[in-house]
Amino acid sequence: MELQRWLFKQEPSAYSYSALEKEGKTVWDGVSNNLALKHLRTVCSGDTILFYHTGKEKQIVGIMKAVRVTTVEGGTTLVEVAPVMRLPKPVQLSQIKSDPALAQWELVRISRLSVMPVPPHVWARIAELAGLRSSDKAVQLL
DNA sequence: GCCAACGTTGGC
DNA sequence: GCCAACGTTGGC
Repeated sequence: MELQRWLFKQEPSAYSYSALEKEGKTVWDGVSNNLALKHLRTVCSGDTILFYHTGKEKQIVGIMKAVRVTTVEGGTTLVEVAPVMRLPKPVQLSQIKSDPALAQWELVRISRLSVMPVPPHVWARIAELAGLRSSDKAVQLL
């Protein structure tokens, strides 16, 4: 299956990108919303994931990768993620909201959704705003 | 601290 | 099955 891109939200005081860097990897749990769970179950090993900090920060801070996806008894999907890189320039929610190319994205439309897909045109724009270079490993997935 | 936009619960 | 009351999330 073709690799996809996602955005996961987390309150950094609960679990931040720094915490993930320290730990090296983690299982992304605590998702209870139905639509978010539906998205989470669609994540495949190897997919690219943007890490968004909610609360005071309201910005995308880094890129992760799904390193292992397992389905346990009862149908629960466990998505294990590892850090790839911090964004050279974090992308603020305010930037995203004011960008016509991004205004229809779930991040803007459905503020409570914590797991959402990142369509290719959104990824391209975010990569641009984040100052990612085409030589960056994460961008080569384009 | 408030509130909008949801989701959940339980009585009917 | 409907809906009022309540809880939660996350931006403002």
